Amino acid sequence: MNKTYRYPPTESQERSEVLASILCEEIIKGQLEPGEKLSEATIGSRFEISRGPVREALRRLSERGLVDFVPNVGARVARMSLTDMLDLLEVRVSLEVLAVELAALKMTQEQKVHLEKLYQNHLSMFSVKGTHSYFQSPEDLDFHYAIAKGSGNPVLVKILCEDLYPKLLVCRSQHQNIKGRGVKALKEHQTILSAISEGDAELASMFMKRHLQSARDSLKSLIEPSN
Amino acid sequence: MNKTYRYPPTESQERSEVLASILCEEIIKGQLEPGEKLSEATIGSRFEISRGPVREALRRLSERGLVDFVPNVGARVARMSLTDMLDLLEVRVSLEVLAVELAALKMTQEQKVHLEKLYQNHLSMFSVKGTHSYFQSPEDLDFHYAIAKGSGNPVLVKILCEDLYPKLLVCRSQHQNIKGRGVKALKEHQTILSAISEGDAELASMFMKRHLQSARDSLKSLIEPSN
DNA sequence: CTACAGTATATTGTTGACAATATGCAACAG
DNA sequence: CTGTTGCATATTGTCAACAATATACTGTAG
Repeated sequence: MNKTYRYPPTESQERSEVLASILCEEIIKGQLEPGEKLSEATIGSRFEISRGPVREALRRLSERGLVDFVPNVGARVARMSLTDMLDLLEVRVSLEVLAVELAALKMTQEQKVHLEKLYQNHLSMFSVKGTHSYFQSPEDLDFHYAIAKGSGNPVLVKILCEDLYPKLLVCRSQHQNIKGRGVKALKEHQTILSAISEGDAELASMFMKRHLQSARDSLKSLIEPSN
Repeated sequence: MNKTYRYPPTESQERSEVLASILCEEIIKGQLEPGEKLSEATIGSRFEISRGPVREALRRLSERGLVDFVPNVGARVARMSLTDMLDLLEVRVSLEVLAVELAALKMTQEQKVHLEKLYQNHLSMFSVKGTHSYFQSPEDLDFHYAIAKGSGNPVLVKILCEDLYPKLLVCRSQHQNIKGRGVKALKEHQTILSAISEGDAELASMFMKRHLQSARDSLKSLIEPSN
């Protein structure tokens, strides 16, 4: 039988992959304007690269919903409305409730320690930088990211981490007027954390549901002020 | 101001798009073997098309999880294990429970009528073709498809219809030994349907959860026979 | 002045050739 | 006979030119 050997695990890093993640970051950071045209030629010359890989990168971002793509017309940075954000959060609640249930049951000790460390970091960051600076920043998601991975369900991880979270970050950067909920959210993280570490799936899911639902509700009340 | 006119709404159908859906169908139908190599050149010559569009199609399928892609090596038809299927179904339960809740609240009269018709069709098909032939076929998903769309949440629709369902169909075609649950499942559809038409979100979600969870459980007991 | 038509320009879609990488085969050392 | 080494082959990654489509502009009719 023919053994095929592959010394470095093929860390291939093709150009289109690299480019896609660069563009993704720029979109999330808001360095690329919401409706901005993403011309293949322009991007290509900017990165001194041919149009082929650029095309692939754009198509990939399109599949992930970070870019609006129209055939024969081209790609533009996706424009996210507050309604889009609400829809996103609605799905997120369901999935993260599932994630935290599974995490409470299946997380390894290592993972739990990691989560605890994350929380401690956030706590200290918070006390240093003040109320609002942290919870509108991408780092807030680290906590939820760790829980998603702790679920041990690859399908769930993929949807949350590769699909929903990036889009959510784009939403946040496009609507910076929306403030995080500061101390309250951090305390909620604490309750979730302790429920997980005690392996109480039911309680953890309940806390998570409240945590995310209240975030969504506050956004909703902002969009429909009175009723 | 410059009016730009676009008579046919740009039904562009680029080759890569067409090819992707053809390959998708062939994978779902099992005409392409699970681990089979998908060579760009081979596919290209088969459809009398250049490698460029073929690449794009394969990348798209890779993003959707129907194809395993390794840089510098190429694409193969995704090989789905029963564990993959369990993970898939676990996420599906959460999302469809959400979908049916929303559907019960927000479906239009038209949509409800459509769903009713679907159910009637399934009923008659069922009485003609016998117990098992229907519920392992793709048509079973039509019912769930309609509910997903009835949720009115585009994010949810995309994940269910473009991500989860195709993969689920691939799983089914790769494990044809797994039988549907026949009459029982059809009756469950009926209970869900009536809960929706009465706008009872709570009841609908409960029935949906039982419906899908029992499907998953029967698969699970098949994978771990005794405990 | 406005609305439309036709043309010019720019951008995307596709192709075939070339470069880089991985796979398969054969010869060789132990 | 086993395992390794090097070369030949095949496949993927990238590029630059060409074709098809959409956008922008200009001129003309009303």
